[in-house]
Amino acid sequence: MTYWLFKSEPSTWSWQNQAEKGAEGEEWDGVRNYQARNFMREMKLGDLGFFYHSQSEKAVVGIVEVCAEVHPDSKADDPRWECVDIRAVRQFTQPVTLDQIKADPRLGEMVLVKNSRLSVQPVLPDEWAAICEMGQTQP
DNA sequence: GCCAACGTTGGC
DNA sequence: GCCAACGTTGGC
Repeated sequence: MTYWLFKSEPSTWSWQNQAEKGAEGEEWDGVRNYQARNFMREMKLGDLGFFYHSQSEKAVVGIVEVCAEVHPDSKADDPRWECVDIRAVRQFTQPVTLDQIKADPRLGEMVLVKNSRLSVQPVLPDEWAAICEMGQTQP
């Protein structure tokens, strides 16, 4: 099992939107970056990920699960862009903010901190556990 | 709203 | 294959 982080601007696609899709989930479309796409190619059914709100909120707000492995992005004209489907699993009791993450020495090496622009990224098991704990959410 | 960081594109 | 120009993202 690998852990991931999916970043979204809440004004474009929020946790609320994601949760409304229910168990069926939704395509994580719109990624136009090779690094991010390559991570999606590595994802397996059942992998878990954090759902992060960028921009004004800047916080991890929930946990999602990969419910379809990589396939062409239906919204792209160019066949090189692919994506997975994800579904909402549970919302954090307490969102974990970027400030909190930056302040925690265990999380200083997170891609979220080191490369803030990458929209799909891997999360280490220790980082996963720490953030779940901070969010008072079961891993 | 600005700007730094980064990725992509295209001319040479 | 290099690099300048440009576009985009996201934190502040």
